[in-house]
Amino acid sequence: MVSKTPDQPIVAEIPEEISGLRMTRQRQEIYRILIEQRDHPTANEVFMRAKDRLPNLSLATVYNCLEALVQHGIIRQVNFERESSRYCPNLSEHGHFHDAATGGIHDVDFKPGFNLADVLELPPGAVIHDVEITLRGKLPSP
Amino acid sequence: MVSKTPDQPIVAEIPEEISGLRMTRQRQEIYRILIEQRDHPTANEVFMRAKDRLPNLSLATVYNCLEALVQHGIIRQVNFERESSRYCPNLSEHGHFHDAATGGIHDVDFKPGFNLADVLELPPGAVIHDVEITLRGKLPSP
DNA sequence: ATGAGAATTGGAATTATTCTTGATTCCGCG
DNA sequence: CGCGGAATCAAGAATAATTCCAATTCTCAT
Repeated sequence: MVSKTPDQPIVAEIPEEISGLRMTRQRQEIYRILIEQRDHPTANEVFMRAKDRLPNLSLATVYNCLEALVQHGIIRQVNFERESSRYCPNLSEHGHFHDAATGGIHDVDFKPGFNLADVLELPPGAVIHDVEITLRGKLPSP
Repeated sequence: MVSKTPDQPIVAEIPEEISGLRMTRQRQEIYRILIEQRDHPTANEVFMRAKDRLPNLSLATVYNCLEALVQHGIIRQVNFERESSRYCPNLSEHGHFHDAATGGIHDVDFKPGFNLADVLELPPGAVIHDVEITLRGKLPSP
């Protein structure tokens, strides 16, 4: 009953094609890097991590691939101040907490039932397409 | 009785010095531009608006002054995606709504009693220093 | 007045990102 | 299998915002 399935379903989450996006070797690899280590790497960090497996990858391609993945809603681009963009495979709506001490970035989920209109004086009639919540602070040291 | 005061008390709100920040001509002018037209201009927009009155102002100085004002808590720097930084004299805690249609940026106040911990699953023990809430969407056209 | 420290200037340097262009790969079809 | 068009990739040049730097100018307290 399980005879046909390989014993390592590693790429289970990496489809060959998503809504018209051709999943090339580079895109797969870059996506894999993002889900493997969910630490919100920059394009350059992704580039460095990918070099092992794709020795003649170019940084421009990393940008192209990340952009393609973002456009197709497979990953999200995260910006903090004017630092380099970072990339995040967590598609659920969430915010980001930047730990001032370590520089680390942590996803912060919204509480169930979260509703913007409950906390903000929105302009009447405004339609919200996108929300970005970023926190900066410190986590307990130990 | 009014003999000694000039007839145009324009700079009423612009102190000569704030908490150790020397309010030079350039800084005053730049601050004035920000409170005069609260449309979140970029450094370059500030630069262009200031040229009338300070013909040999340099863009580097605009950046320096804006930075000084930000450091001293007199204005705030606002970043949206990776666009140029914008500057805002509204010191009360608030978010920003970007109208996709017009490109305009509008301040959005928090509702009274707003509390982050009510809406976000904050990491336990986290101390928040700063919150940034950015919305993108559309306002009713008329 | 004057001298030290701060601010301003203009231009050069930096950095992340995008653009350009030509080469390569992919994919359906004969 | 092999071709043609389309998509993708690579490499380096180009861009844009911001910062840095060195030289001048201001300011203010003495």
